Amino acid sequence: MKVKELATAAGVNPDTVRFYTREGLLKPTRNPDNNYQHYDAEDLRRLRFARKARQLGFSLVEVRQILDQADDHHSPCPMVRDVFQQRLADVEREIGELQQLRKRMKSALGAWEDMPDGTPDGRTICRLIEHWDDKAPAKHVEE
Amino acid sequence: MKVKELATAAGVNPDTVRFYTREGLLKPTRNPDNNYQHYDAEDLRRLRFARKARQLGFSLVEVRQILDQADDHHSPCPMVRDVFQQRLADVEREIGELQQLRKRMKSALGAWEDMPDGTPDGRTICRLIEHWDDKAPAKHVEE
DNA sequence: ATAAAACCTGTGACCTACTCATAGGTCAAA
DNA sequence: TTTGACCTATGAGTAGGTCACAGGTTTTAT
Repeated sequence: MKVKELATAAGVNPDTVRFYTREGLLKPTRNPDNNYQHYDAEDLRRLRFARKARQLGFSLVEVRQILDQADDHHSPCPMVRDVFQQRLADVEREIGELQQLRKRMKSALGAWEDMPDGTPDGRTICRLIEHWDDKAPAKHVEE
Repeated sequence: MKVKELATAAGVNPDTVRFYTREGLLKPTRNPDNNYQHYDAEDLRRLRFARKARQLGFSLVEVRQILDQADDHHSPCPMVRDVFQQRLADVEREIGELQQLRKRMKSALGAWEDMPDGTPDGRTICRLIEHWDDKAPAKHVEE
């Protein structure tokens, strides 16, 4: 398979295939005649695996570690379980933060309906946001 | 106020103050004696406004547009309302996707408890992820 | 046979929203 | 006066790709 064929088969951008190849997730052979990369069914499996893992929230580095461990015939699964647990916790925290945010946004929208737009006078840049009450400490910043 | 004073007053990193200044969100005057930037109360208001808007999901570009419009004595609020509605929709979509993801992660974790780790044999890189059932079409990609 | 379209290559820039590092200048307190 | 804390500008780094560029190759149509 050539780049675009592999990309199409996995439903990704050909540049993503090239990127993953540069990053060492895919290991195609090279055709010395034309210098093209040649991918086989194994690469397709790796690519699909990588996309699934990315959907699950694994980072590219983690995906590469898993693939590398698999190449060395070590079982990556204990590591996968660990990272996966961590990712699940992250997702749940993120959901909580977004729900907080949604709540605040909705209450702000409600409050804003009664407010005029107003032309900024150098003191009230935009009342809508200035009067936003910021009590919730759900920030990413301080982690 | 000097950089660190402003940063402390707003609870941000001094580098963020410098960054916002470079990006045109803050417009300090310069002390010709020592080449230091001088920020006033107006800058503090702008900075606080910017942080609030960022927390609400506005991009830096949008924040700058709002500030620029305010500087030109146009009311930015209709724009703010528009972008805000859009952001709320984004947040709600994102929450939905994450809840889907959490559901899938939890069911995968349950299924994995019964599965052995297994050493990869070149065909099953990691059963845990390969056997992940990927039916949910909640992707960011195709938007 | 040949010309155009569609592919391939590597490299590097771009995106967000900062944060950090570097090298050198300035200022306040001990 | 020296030390430490601050200031300056600039550039690089982060994640995960995506896109652009310039040039080589293969396929398809005429």
